Parts: sequence; C-alpha cells; structure tokens
Amino acid sequence: MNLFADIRALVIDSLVTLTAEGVLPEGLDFANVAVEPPRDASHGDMATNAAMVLAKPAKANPRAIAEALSAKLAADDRITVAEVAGPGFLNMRLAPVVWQQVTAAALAQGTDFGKSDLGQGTKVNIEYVSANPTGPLHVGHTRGAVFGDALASLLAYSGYDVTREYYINDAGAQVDVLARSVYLRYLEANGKEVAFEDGTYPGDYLIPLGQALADIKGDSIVDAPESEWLEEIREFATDAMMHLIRQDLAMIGIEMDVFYSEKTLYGTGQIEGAITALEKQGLIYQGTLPPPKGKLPEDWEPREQTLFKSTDHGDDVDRPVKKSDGSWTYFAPDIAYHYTKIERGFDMLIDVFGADHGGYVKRMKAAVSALSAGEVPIDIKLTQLVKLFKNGEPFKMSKRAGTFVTMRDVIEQVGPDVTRFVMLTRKQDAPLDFDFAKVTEQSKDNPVFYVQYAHARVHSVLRKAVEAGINVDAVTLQAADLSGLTHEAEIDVAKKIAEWPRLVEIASRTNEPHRIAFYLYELASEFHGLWNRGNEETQLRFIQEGDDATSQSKIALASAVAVVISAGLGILGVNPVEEMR
RNA sequence: GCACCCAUAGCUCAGCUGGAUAGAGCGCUGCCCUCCGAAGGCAGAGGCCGCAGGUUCGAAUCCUGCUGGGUGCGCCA
Repeated sequence: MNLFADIRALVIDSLVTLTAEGVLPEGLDFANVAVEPPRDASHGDMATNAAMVLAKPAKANPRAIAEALSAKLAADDRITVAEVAGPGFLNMRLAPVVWQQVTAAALAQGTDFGKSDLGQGTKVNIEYVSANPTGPLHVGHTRGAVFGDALASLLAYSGYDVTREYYINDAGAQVDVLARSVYLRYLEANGKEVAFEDGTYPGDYLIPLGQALADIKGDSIVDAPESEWLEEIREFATDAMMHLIRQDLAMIGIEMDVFYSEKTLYGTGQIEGAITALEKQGLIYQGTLPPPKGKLPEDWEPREQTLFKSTDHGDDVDRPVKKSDGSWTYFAPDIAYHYTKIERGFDMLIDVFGADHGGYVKRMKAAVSALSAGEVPIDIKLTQLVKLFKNGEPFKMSKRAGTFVTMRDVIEQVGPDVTRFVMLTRKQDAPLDFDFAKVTEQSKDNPVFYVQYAHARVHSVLRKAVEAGINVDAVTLQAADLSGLTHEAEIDVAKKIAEWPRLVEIASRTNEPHRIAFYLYELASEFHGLWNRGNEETQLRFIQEGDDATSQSKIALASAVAVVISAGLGILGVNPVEEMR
C-alpha cells in the first residue's frame, strides 16, 4: 500500500473529472503532477503541485484550478481538509483512519510492505566488486561490494529481475605477476633466498600458496624456465585467489549469481565478434591518437592503433582496442564482456566501479550504446574512497608494500552489520570516513546503533507485554482495533511508516540505497520520540495496564515500526537485533 | 590542457530528479529518570547552500562561465 500513489491517483481522477466537466481543457498532460509530503508539516500531510503545473498549458489561474480541485478532493472520505496556499499549492490533511490503515497494512504485509512492481520484471545485471584475483579484498573493495549488493537487493525489492555478477580479470598481465609472485614463494618454500622486486606482489597471503605448490611439486620446477610453469601456476593461483575472495564476500553476506571469467572471452571468438559488431557500424578504424594535451609523457611518440570511434557515442576521444603490437587492450575484452550482457538478454546494466575508473565511464557507455543500438541503458556508479581512522589517527594502505587493510580485518573488528550500514550512510560518490572506534560506539552518534536500538526497544515492549499476560502474537496484533491511535505523536510515527513505500520507490529510481539508511534513521528518531513522551504522558506508553485492547493497538503501531526497520535493514543486508548487548 | 565527481551550520553529512520559512547528528547553552531500557528525549543559539550570470510563477536543485578540492587521461588492468 503506497499511500502517496493512492492519493496521487485520487488527484488525477479528480483532474479527469474536471476535464470532463469542462473546467480544464482537453489533452492536458498530468505526468508532472506530484503528490508529496510538504517540507513543513504545518502545511498539512500532503501537497500537490497540480494547479501550478497545469496553469500554463491550461491558460488558467493556478489558484482557480486549485480551488476547483480542492472541492473535488474534499468529497473523499480520506481527506479532511484541502486548502489552497501560496502560489497554488493544494495542501491536504488526511483523516486519522488513513494512518491507522497504513499501520495495519504494514503489519499485515510484514517486510513486503514497500515492495512494488516498479521494475516490472526488467532484467537488470549489476556488476560489482570485480576485484582482480591477485589478493584478498581490501577496504576499498568493501564499499563497492556493500553498495552493489544493497542496490541489487533494493531493485529486487522493487520488482526487478536482478543478477549479481562478478567479472574476473583473469587474463591480463596482472595474473602473470601473480603467478611469478607465487613462484617466488614456492622457491622460498624450497629453501631458496628470493627478492620481491617491483612488479611482484610481496604480500604474506601468498606464502601458503607457495608452500602448497611445494607440497605438490616438490623441487621439480625450481630450476625450470618460466615458460614451463607460468600457465599452470597462473591457473593454480587465480583459482586460489578466487576461493579466497569468495570467502571474503561470504563474510559480509554477499553471494554472487554469476562469476564471469575474462579468460573465457579469449580464443572463443567473442572478442573478435564484439569488435566485428562495431566494425559493421563503421566504428572501428586504424588511426593515430593525438598526444594528451598539456604535459607530454617523456616517451610519447605517435603510433598507429586499432581504434573504436567512441566519440560517435558521447566520448571525448576515440579509444584503442588494440595496442600497437596488435594485441588487445584491456578495453577490448571489456567490450566483449558487456556485449555478452546484452546478448544474455539483460534490459538494463549497472556497473559499480571504484572512483579510479572514472576515466572509463564514457567509453564503456559508448560501447554499450553502440552494441545495443541505444536499447540497453547502462548506469555506472563510482564508489569513492574509504578513509580509515583509528582513534582519529588516519592509517594508509599500500598494496605494493603488502600492508593494505583487508576487508577481513575490518569485518573481524567491527562485524558485517556495522560495516555494511556505515558504508551505506553516505552517497556512494562521496568519500567516507570510517573510524573503527566510532562505528562500534553505542550512542546516537552512531546511526547503526540508533536504528538497531529502536528495533530492540520494540522487542523489549513485546517481551514486557508477554510478561504482563497480554496477547501480542502476530494474528492478534493484525486484528487489533487501531481507531484509538489518534494522538499526534502516534500519528506522526504512522506517517513516517506511510512514507516507506514511496521512499523505496525513489531510492530504486535513483539507484541510491543510502536513502534507505537515512530513512531508517528518521523512522527510529520518530519512534524514540514517542517512546520518551511516554515518560511524561503515561497514556502514550505502549503497555496500558488493565487495558489489553488499548495496549494491543499501541503495540501494533510499535510492531509496524519494527517491521519497516526490519525490511529496510534487510535491503541493506543488516540483521536487525531484538536485544542490545 | 581535457574529461568526470565534489563544494550546504564550527565539524561530518541529508535535502525526496524545480516547490513554501534549507534539515539531521556531533560540538555549544539549558531542561527531562520513583516512570515499558536516559545506550534515550525536549528546547535554544548557529546559514550570501563556493562566486557571478541565466532559464522559471518558483533554483541548494536545471544551463553557462569562473574559483577551490578529488580522480583519471595511447602501448596497466
């Protein structure tokens, strides 16, 4: 039940009626008519801009339209007041019964309250994490992982058919580096002195791999040339790394639907196929790119390459798909990979990249646009850096030195729930400060705690009610008579609950799961406020001694809050707690 | 040099794809526990929404140009 959609439907109906009656001219477009909560609560429960939007095309005074609309709306039972304000706003006040109905709907639908068919089964592919299989996930990956996963859940909740996908970069030079690094560890396990020079991964996490290899191989390839072991060790090492990465992901509750290997694009004609598809459109040519303006790289010299005319699809310069030696650039298999997404029948693509891939966005969009004839939209979300702090002291990570902070480190210290929530309390394109001390603090300074606390308080009430012999099982609460919930403080909580479906819709349309986190904070705030008013005004307490029926209605409201919090946390991938410890 | 992202209270950030007097938390000043958990709540002070133009009935939001910060810029992935 989306109250805002219901009221908007009522407004549109009224406008249609007014058109039929000749008050409004025929053929007006109502698409821009919005029904939203006014910023200032004193203006009422809902406001519509209908009169202002229609004034110009209807060639009429906005206030006059608003007056006419007001008369129609006031006839509906749900609306107690519909008054014209300002330049032509129509402010509506809704009857208490409306809020009681919303509360009942939330209880009846449980965590499905807020689900919609907005997506209409649209097949959407969300690619996220996609970290190189050269080591464990670090904090930077964590943000993209959490963001992508929450977005996937959000879209699924809104009726999209979601596929969570991870692209394994297991074919580039970086996996050769991995193989050589593992080989060094293997030599080490065989008692050799080795040096980790630039261009190798010195991290400790490869030591067990070297040992495992030594256990299998003994010293048989200690003196062998690279050509004899490279391929085998590469395979061995990337498999091991992907195993590690899956474990890391599992720690934070992420399970991918598809792991897509870059390697499988080679030797199967898929890269060639994708490039041919572009070629047929005349978008592939031999050419020489102009040098980057400004500071010229020392070793720059003009070279002829195979280029993709991405400028035809909104890019700034054309991009090479082949290096000057004729081998594919990284971009080529990426084009082929996205081509497979189109061919696999996805209607919509979302890529979640780290901010350092910002320069990649336009060419990827250009490729998808060209390959799908503009039919498949692609949204690319860049996640900004996570700055780590410990007691206010920042600490850095350096992959080269092998001293980066892993996702595992973070999860082990603060837990998956806190990590996920904190990383979602910021827009993904803004940098995030993550302070180990602060995120585990139990105070309202910490939004995770604050929201969890509200949920726990509801369950505390439920426990107390049971102790007091009040029946608060789900069926009883759903059947409770809520007509007594008329106090302003209670209505305010119900109003917040009513916003949930609308909020979900907005978050889905914008691909912005952080809105869920902020909403939950606001809902928790309303609930804490009501709770505390019970201190002074005892009639607002949830448990009314000797009056089970009243208690049940108030507890029903509290339970509705818990249901929505639970649904919201579910989208974020956070487990609601029933008790604080 | 070019492209993308960002700029909102002392600090950290929201702001519902253009709405009315721009909101939270922290910090600061007060107040509220005999009371379902005060791990909370209430109130107050605090703003040229980076600057300058433009579009509009109406702009923090859209457009243009600046300023300042981040990221990236052929033969890495």
